[in-house]
Order: sequence, then structure tokens, then C-alpha cells
Amino acid sequence: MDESIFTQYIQKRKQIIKNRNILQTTYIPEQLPHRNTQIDRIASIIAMALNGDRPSNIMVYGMTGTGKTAVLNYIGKELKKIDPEEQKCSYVYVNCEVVDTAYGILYNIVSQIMIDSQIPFTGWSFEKLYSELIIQLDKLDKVFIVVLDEIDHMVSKKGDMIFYYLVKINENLQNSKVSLVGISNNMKFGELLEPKAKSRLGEENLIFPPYTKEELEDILTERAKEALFDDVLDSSVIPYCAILAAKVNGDARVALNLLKTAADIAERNGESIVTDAEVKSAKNSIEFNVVSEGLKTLSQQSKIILMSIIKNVERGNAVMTTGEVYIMYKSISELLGTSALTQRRVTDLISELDMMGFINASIKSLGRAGRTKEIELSIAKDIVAVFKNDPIFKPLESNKVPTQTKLI
DNA sequence: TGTCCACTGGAAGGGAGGGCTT
DNA sequence: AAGCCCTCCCTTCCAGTGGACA
Repeated sequence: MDESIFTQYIQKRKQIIKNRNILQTTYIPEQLPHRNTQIDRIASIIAMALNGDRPSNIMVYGMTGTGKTAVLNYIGKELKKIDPEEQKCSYVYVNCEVVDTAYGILYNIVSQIMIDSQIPFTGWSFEKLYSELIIQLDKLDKVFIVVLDEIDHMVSKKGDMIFYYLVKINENLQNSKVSLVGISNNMKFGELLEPKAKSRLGEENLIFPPYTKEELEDILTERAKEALFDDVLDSSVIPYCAILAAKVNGDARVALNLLKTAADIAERNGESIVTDAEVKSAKNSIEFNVVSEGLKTLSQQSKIILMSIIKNVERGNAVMTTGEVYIMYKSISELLGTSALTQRRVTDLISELDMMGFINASIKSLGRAGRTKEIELSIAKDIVAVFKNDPIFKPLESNKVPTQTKLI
């Protein structure tokens, strides 16, 4: 083989990671360590679908990275093993964070069960789509296990009437049956529902506890065995990843991501083994990427609001009120030539930035000086620097942001 | 004890942009 | 072409609020 600029990288790679796919959080392994209790429980409920009966609806609770989605997808895979032609039972998975409207959820279910669905992704009335769903479900004459992941995303948006419709769908079906599995990160999800929908959706309830440090170690060890070459991990790497992830609510995704990124870094640097140093770098690099990627996806208006907060901080105003942010926001909007939103809308966007973790905002009463939000920036300096390079802020470089502090 | 500030956050509704139906 | 529906983003309106101050 001739020498090429790529030769060195090809030779350096191949040394640590055997199969990168196995370290992905979406990968479903043959065994899910420490989730047998949950798997058995769900399987015992769902099993009756294979006899043509309707299993109880199930609500699954647990924090992120506790294996809820993995367990349900594992069960879907196992169902397919025993009923490959899906003659008795079909598994339908919908992520409510991705598909976050009532119409969208129905549309998603219909398009999974129909081979060539002609239904438009918008345009029909909800009722019409619901009737069509019933017709299509009934035609197939079997039991459908419909998994609604991240179901808590639907409650706050006025879309929770979807649950009312889905929960009573069996009343409209002659041949088929539908069993629902809701997955929620939020333990209080049930309380937010109407009592009627709550009791019918949670005929069975299941809680996934966070993984302990030891359990995370087992999970990582299992995956590493398959995904990595032998003897490429320093003995402290897996415990270290496990400890870091255990601090984040025992999140297995965090643990896997750390291991994968650390292995990547070691490979890139041409190391023959992964050590704690790579895990440390992995931790920093993940944090940096998550935040800066998140910032990129903000709408233009949210970016301007965040910029207003940054400008306030740069002026030495580390803790500011909504009013102060709004004044700055108006000046920046003017300089950028974009039309400014109302303060009402801006308060909503500030709350969103807070929820996404880019800022910290808490309501504070200043007595006679009124009641407002106290806002602080909570992203690291190096990320702020990257954010400020966004092309939409180009005009700010040549213009000075005014120092006006009162609304006129 | 009542007042009053600077908002907060709910409700209702407008309108643009996606689409279907007749 | 006209009449609908759905979602998203936004505005307008307004009642509600915690606590310093008179």
C-alpha cells in the first residue's frame, strides 16, 4: 500500500474499538444487566397479547438512562422473535418528544401499521385521522402494543386529550385490541392527567430505579467485552466512568457515552490503552459538545435574548432582571435590524433558556421594587466565545451596544 | 396594615404556512 | 378557487403576587 496522508490514521485506528455501534446508546444488547425484574414483569403482562387478549396498559417511570426505552425495545425485539410475521401482535413505538402533537402521534401510529399510507402529515382533522386509525387497526385483527415514550412531553402542551382518545380506543374496535405502554421521566406525570385517564393508562405501574455504580460497571463491562479489543482498558477506566455516571442520576447513557468518547480519543491520539486521562477529556468534550450543539439549535430570537444576557454579564451585571434583559434585547434587535418581540413573549423564551440549562432564572420579589426573575448566565466562557461567533451577530462587531439602562 | 412596584403567567385569539376537500 | 383543518409563533389583555416601605 502506498503512503498517503491517511495511512497513519488508518493504522492508528483499529487498535481499540472493534465495533463502535455496540457502544451507541440506541444499541439493544442480547442481555440487559440488572433489568430482569422489570423485563419479567412487563413480559408477563404483555404475554397475553400472543393469545389474542388485551394486556393491561402499563405506565413505566424512571429517570433518563435507567433503561426504560432499552427494556421496551428489547421486549419488542423478543415479541418479533416469537411472532415473526406479526400475526398475533404488533409492536408500535412512538417517541412523543420527536412527534409532539396529538395529530402527530396518531399519524405516526397509522403510518407504522399501514404499508403504504396515503395520509397527509397535516391537513386532516384530528377526528378524521382517529376514525381512519380505528378502521386500519380493526382491519388487521390483532393486538397492538403501542409504546409512547417520553409521554410527559405531551401533558404540558394542550395535547393531553390524546390520552383520553387512546385510552378509550378499544371501545371502538371490533376485532383488534390496543394496549398502551407509557414511558415517563417524570414521576409526577400521572398527577398531571385527568383522574380517569390516569387510572386507565396506569392499570399497571412500574418504576425503574437509577443504576448504582456497581450496576453501571457491569453494564460497561458487558458492552466493552463486545465493542472493544481485549486489554485496551486500564483497570480504573470502567469504575471511573461508572462513578461519574452514578453522580448523574445513575444514567447508563452517560456512562456509555463516556466510555465511547474516551476510547475514541485514545484511538485518535494513537494510544494503545484507554486511561483515566482520556475519560477526563471525554467528560469535558461531551459537555462542550452538548452545550454548543444545543445553542446552535436555538431560534434566532432566543439567540438574541441569550446574547442580551451575555452583554449584561460583560457589563459587570452578573445577576439581572427580566426588564434589564429586555432593554438590552431591544437595543440589540435594533442593531441587527430584526423586529423585537413583546416582553410577554420574551419572558417565555427566557423560561425556555432556563429549562434548557443555559441560564439560571428564579423569581424574586424586590418588595416595592416589584417582582421579577433574577437571571444568571450558566454556560462556560469558552462556549460563550463560540456562541458569539455566530454569523447572526456579525453586525454587532462594528456597532457599539448602547449603555442605555432604562426603557424610554 | 395597606400600597404599590415590576413583573409573572394564563387565556384568547390572530395570522402565516403547511396541507386536504369539494 | 374557496373553504377547511392543524401547528407554530406571536400579541394583547389582565388578574395575581411577594415583600419592602410608608
